[in-house]
Amino acid sequence: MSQRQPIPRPTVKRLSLYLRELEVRQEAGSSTVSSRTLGETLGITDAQVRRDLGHFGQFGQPGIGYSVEGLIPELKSILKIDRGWNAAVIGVGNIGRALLHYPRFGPKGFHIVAAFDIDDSILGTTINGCQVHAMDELESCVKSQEIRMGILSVPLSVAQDVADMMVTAGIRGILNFTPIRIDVGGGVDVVSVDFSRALEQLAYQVSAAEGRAH
Amino acid sequence: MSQRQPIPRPTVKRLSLYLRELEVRQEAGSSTVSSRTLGETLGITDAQVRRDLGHFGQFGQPGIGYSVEGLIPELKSILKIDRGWNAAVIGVGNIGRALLHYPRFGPKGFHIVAAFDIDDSILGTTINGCQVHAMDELESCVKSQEIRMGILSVPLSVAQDVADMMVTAGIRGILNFTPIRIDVGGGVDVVSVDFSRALEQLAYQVSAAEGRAH
DNA sequence: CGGTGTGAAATAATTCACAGCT
DNA sequence: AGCTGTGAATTATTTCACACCG
Repeated sequence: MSQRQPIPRPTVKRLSLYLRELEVRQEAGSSTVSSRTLGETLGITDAQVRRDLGHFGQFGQPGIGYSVEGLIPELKSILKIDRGWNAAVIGVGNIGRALLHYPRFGPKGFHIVAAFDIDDSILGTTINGCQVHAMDELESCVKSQEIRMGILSVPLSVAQDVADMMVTAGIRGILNFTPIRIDVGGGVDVVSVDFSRALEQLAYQVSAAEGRAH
Repeated sequence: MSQRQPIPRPTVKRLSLYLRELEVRQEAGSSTVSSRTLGETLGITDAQVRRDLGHFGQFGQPGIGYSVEGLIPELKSILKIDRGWNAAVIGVGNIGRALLHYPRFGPKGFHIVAAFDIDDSILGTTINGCQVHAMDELESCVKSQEIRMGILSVPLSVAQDVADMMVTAGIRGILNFTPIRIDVGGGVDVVSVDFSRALEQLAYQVSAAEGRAH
């Protein structure tokens, strides 16, 4: 059930890549896939694919490959998305609103069940079927709606304060859209998405590529 | 000027972290910072900070640390964000619109100068000072406005086709908000931001943390 | 002192390569 | 033949630890 060895961080990141590609192939009617073909579409070597999966068990058949039908639930189970996760959006600005409409959370088992903001003019309204609450309802909503994840999309200036409230309210994981490192106590996890950093990486890569091409 | 050795990918990712933190400290009035204090706020060891910077030159003063004033332009130069970059948003849906309003691109030197979509009802309108063009104007706009980066925020089903158009139009880097791997020829770079993958990472981490806590 | 820069050592992650299964 | 699973080798990245500087 549980893995014997520590799992390399990069492996976990690739697992969701594999899952998505498997779902595409299932849609397309494939019943099996080899580490080679799976890796090829993803830009990953076959050995890497086998090693990644090998950390969690033996899912393949020599001579055949992996069963698409069979591997999908295994990966969902490994990533712990074989059951649903309730989430809340905290901060209903441009990004928060876009995330409330994002169509790919639901099919993955992520359900945004509540939104929070301090702006009186939107309190009580409903966005894409999701009610906007005042911040002081956070803790009670987290409890009553079994919210375990919070999506932090507030202005930078209040990010840490709001994160503290989320931790106090009992949220277990924070998806941070703010460009600062959020400080949380042990037992709470943070994953960050930073648009400016992504563009900075791109600027570096583009310049490097141009340099390489004389 | 240019580095002697290949730069580790993780190093480049941390560089933008350092830059942001330095800007915070500059704002706060610090004139110098040590690798230890810089790393501490970022969750990075002091040796790592020194090694990362050491790839590009010698910027510190023994006994003192690094000059905040001095290191900021060095990092901007390394990341190639010491001059501006013009970018376009392709796909003005919920995410595209949020990015058009994102306030942190401008101060970093990223200027969104045009938007593109196929929806007649928004063509010709202006969003946050940025005009929405038809797709067939992409190539001419890229040339006339010197657009080097494209932000891809279209529906999944047309992502690869639109990416092809971007490459043809002469765009050099793509920031991909689509959940698939975009195939581009050599000379064009892609950096991806995938919200569902980020939530999947978070689900895994939260579950692992809960497991660890019995 | 306090702090950098950097060889050398340690650790982490990837790739090789092949035995063994279908 | 085609393909997995995995030790062993390789390569990449991080950390140690210390000479040297202000």
